[in-house]
Amino acid sequence: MQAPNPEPNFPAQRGNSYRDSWCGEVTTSKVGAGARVAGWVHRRRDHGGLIFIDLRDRTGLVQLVFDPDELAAEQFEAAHRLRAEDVVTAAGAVVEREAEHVNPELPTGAWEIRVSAFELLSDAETPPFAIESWSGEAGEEARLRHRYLDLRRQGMREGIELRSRLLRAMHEFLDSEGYLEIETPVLTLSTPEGARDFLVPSRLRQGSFYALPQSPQLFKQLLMVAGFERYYQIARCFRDEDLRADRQPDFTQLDIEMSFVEVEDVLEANERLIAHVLAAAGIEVTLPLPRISHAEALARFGTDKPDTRFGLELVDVSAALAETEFKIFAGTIASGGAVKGINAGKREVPRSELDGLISEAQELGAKGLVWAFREGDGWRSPTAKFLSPQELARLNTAFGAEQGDLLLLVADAVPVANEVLGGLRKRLAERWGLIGEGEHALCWVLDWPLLEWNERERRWVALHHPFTAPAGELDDEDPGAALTDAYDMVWNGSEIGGGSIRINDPELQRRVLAILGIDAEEAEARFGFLLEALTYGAPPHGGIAYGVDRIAALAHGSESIRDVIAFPKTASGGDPLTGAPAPVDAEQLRELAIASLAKARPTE
RNA sequence: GGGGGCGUAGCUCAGUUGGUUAGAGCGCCGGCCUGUCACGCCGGAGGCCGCGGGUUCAAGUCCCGUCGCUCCCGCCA
Repeated sequence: MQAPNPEPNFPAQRGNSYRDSWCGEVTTSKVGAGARVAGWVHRRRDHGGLIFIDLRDRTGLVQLVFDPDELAAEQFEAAHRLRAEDVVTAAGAVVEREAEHVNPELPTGAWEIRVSAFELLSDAETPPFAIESWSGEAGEEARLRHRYLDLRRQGMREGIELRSRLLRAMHEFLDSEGYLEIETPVLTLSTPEGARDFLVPSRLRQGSFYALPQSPQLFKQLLMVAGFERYYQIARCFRDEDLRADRQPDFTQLDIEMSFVEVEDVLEANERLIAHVLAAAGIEVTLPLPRISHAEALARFGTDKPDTRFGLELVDVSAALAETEFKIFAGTIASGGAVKGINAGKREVPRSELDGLISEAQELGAKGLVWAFREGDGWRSPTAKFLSPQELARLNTAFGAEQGDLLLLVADAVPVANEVLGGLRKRLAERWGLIGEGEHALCWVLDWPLLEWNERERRWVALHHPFTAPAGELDDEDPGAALTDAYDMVWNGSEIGGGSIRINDPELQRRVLAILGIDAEEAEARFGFLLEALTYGAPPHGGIAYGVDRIAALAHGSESIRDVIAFPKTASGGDPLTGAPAPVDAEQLRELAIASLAKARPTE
């Protein structure tokens, strides 16, 4: 689950009045010298005449032995009263344990401290859940309400430590390549394109609002105009949208921008960056990363963030069915849809599971699912009787199917077929154990369309963002055909980063905004500062932003980014520890004058 | 905004078709214990069954509502 810490590091204890050693470093080198340690009582084993205590600090556990022969009587009495999570400092001789007393489970298990003196620094209430539970987990709410206790647990501590190593690796690499770390404002301007903004009322300018940044996008472009050439920032960003296991309202982004670069330059630099960063988690990345176009990702994997750790690729078999009389297939193809499928290989799948797959496909949005086993030149399948022998043979060829291979087919509009089969593909890989333990696969997804038609709003929206440069000429008559110099980095089927070459020509920027339905006046009001900046000599530039929380979660093997965020929020956006969000005093509201605003400013 | 799962002791959970005094493991408290390491043995305390309403002779169990946690869809330029 957890990547090994590449080198256990024990920072020097200079300037620490309570200890001269970490628990985790009480090994051979301390024998003879003695040690003074400090930490939390992890477990106690009180035998009456002899007491063992596992003391825990950030670096691990060490066994303390309290023997009445080596300790003042009142100290031994006091040791009986020690309880879980009490904070203690203890000093004594470090001794090697006799062979039969060694605990092979513990890095320090061959040594122990024979305590000659100790002091209770702080006594602890019984914690509401076990800090080190070997059976069962604590509930989410209890954990968050007492997050400082949850974080004492080994798995949680390792997640936070891993995150720290990843952050340090980012700083190391970018610093060594000449990137400047520059901070951008947290109180900034609302740009209502995109996610919902968090708003902060201004007291000095009543009736006006700051917004918290969804990303430092525009500022980093301005920094390129300013001539800093290479910028990065580990930036907190904010989006007021519903939460998910991989989404928090405030999250951390590694934000990078470079001047005088083209796509290749950005990809090359970022491959080296991610390899350096993941090495800090003990994960080896082979460069260069595989590249796949957006269109190919959809065609082969049914998604724009493909998990390339396993096969089960999608195959479009519509061509093999061009003349079919089977109504479902013929009708789908005639209306512009496709018949796509997966060759799941030789697999014993009982009828009940096949029925289950049909329901799963329907949950994912399909009208149905056709299953078939290749048998001879034909199929063993309820659907076989609707298809001619020639069609069955052509399908077997299209799938590359061998005897006994299981084929799964969906006929639908292309986006639906992709969604269903792409979803099924992931579930099956997991169910059938097709993903090797500790296996990782990163890739680039390239050549994204500039725009996407939003049917509900009846307008074009930017697939990446409105500042992304079109690749080649932009045809205002057919904007949907335009591709971009945008790129996503995908790791095990998760989007961990994305960016693009930006527009550095104010006229082109105006045109793109116009296509997005933002007229000249509105463009001026909302993005005028950017358009103006671009007129003063903007270098060609591009960049990327990574989801730090997602990278840390994946590196830690966690399902949720909450596991690598010290103080995350619940699914309803609350923090059970502090009670945020909370109502505020009437006086605070009066000072900000927001109560009267809604009335004074009716919605259009 | 919509859908699924969950809510019973401090923690993790069991609780039959609605039926007598709601259970287990861990933890906690007390006693015994000098080589344990998930120490052991003996004894004990601990419950608004999330909350509110309803059905019923009778509700942890059925119904309605509500709150919280969680996963997913929508949303997330």
